[in-house]
Amino acid sequence: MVTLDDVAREAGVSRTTASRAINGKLTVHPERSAAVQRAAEKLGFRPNPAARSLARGRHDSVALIVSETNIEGMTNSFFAMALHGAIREIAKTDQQLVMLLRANDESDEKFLRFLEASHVDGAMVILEAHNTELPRLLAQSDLPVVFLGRPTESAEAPLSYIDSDNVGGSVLAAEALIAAGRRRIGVITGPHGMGVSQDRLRGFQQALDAHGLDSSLVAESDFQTAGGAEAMARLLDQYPDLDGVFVMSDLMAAGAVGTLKARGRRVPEDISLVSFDDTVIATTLEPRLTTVRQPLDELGARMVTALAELIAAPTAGPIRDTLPTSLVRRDSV
Amino acid sequence: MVTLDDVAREAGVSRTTASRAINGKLTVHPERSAAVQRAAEKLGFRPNPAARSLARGRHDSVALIVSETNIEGMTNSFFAMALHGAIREIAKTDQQLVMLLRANDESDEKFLRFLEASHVDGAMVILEAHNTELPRLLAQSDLPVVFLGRPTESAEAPLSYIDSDNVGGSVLAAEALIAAGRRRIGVITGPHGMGVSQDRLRGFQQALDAHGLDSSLVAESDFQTAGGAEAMARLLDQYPDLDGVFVMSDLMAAGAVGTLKARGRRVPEDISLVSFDDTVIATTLEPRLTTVRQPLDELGARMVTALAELIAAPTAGPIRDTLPTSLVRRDSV
DNA sequence: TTTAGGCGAGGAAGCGCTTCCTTGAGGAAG
DNA sequence: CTTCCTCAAGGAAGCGCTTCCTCGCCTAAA
Repeated sequence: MVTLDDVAREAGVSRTTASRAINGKLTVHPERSAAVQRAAEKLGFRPNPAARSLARGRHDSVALIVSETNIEGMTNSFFAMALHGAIREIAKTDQQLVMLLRANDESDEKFLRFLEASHVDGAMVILEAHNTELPRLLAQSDLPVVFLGRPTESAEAPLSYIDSDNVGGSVLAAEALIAAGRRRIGVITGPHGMGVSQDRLRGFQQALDAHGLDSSLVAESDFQTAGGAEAMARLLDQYPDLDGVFVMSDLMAAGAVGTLKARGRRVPEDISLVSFDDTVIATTLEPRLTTVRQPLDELGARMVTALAELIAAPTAGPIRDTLPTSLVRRDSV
Repeated sequence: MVTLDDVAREAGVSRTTASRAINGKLTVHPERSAAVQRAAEKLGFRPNPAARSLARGRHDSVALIVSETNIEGMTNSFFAMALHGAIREIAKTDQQLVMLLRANDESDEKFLRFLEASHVDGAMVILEAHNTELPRLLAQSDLPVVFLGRPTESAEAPLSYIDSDNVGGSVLAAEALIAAGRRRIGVITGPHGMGVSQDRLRGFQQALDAHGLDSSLVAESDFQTAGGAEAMARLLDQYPDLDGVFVMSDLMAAGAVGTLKARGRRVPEDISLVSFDDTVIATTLEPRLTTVRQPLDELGARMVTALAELIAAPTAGPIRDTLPTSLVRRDSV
């Protein structure tokens, strides 16, 4: 293990100077600085993060909080893709990304304590279904936190989040349906309590209203396949003349398509369908789904940079960013 | 920030004693130990991991290496599920899991240096397609490393890995096909170079041979949907009398089912299909896939414990564990 | 009663780094 | 020529913890 002292000795300077040179401080003579760099390179020196953290009182590491219920859901690839973006972004910095589990049976205070004990500079949460109590919980902490996905408004605290443009994406979806000549368009939503559901419904209704269409054909569901199948059946029962449907997740769309087929409705001949997410399922299903793509990778990356900003300027107020979604046209419209 | 000194003062003992009590050392009087525990609890004391790491010369953190090419593949949910198991297991210890990116354009030496600079006690790699050079690379390091998935044998170094029972699972798959009365059974493999492909092919052929069936109807593919579709076509062209097929991933199965339908072969009436993985796709496809389930969650967890063992006893030789797979019966046989 | 031994507890050093504070040298101003 | 200031560099303290070493006490053996 090569330490800063070794480097200093090799370069013929004091440890102080070596430290300054390594950290790019400007109070060191260029020539010596170069010598230190050379020595460090030669010896393969890498600062010990623990020592650094201890001395600086900072940690240079951020947490990604994984809720136990959460990841058990089937939206895993959603999670993985966002994670990928985050990892890629964090690799550009000299920070570390540590994964933290929020166990189901853990009390709020205990988790908060645990989080603070983890000695990270900030935390990130990828919001998925069932994850709704976490924002409220983390708002109590004074640790900088960024969410991926808009938490449902709790006026209590100004939370920071990065989200995809769910409203815009839903407008896109609705307009694709309308452009295909559909006039009786229903929607299968996620839980009304979730921010995503609300935003997507808003966009959908906005677009339909703008075209003078009835935007009240809605069925609430749970983002899962079985739920989608069931909601589709409800919708069909209630509005037999349905000729288009916007489904708020690929997973639910898989269920919906099943119901549609079972009822003898052809997609897209008899009824058009647009879903949301653009996961693998969209391409393995038959027909392949026209779906709204979320820039998961970029969302993950932006989450990291936003957190960095938050850490740098904790008082600067919440960061709220929305990244554009896009429509991927396949065969279901 | 409450430190050990605070706790010591509160408990009326020296810092040394407090440290011993906290760490459960036995050379401290039970009564005092209790006092320390109480003080720590009262003050909400949490040892600073950086200080601890510095003093102990250990790091109490392990890395999960994510290869850039790797996670871009579509097997994301595979990754996420294993990750989940790992996180859950690591949460039981006082270690931290840090995510490390192996960038595509990064040279081997540079990555190795980076890895060592990360000051982790060990590393884990979830092996997926395209990931074949990483084992070779990490074998050069003297850092304890555990793979999820058997790396292709390179006699150079004795690598540790955890794997699911690919051979056994494939036997299960083949036998299900045979039990359904199929006699002309083909197989769509992953790249022959990969350990998984080899193991699964072995199990498959073993089972067929045992029943005196022709086990030479094999088509190599790439674990992806498009590849599966194409391989299925090849197989059908070559062996028109095919009545069963074992496909080594759900993703490829999606493609294969598409080809089968396009050629007017009904599943499972005309041809039975068993795949591997049991991902979401298996349930969203039509028909729902009979598939071999891997205990991804447990694999991830076991990977963590194996690494811990390796760190504790670096000289004890490689750890190689195989966890049982099971057949999930659905509608494609 | 003396001595050896064990045990619980504390002092102090030290892990590798950053940074405050001090010092010395050189140049500008008086 | 002296004084003041600036700048580069080093000494040393200290981040919070562990652990080696030492010390005092009590019990057991002689």
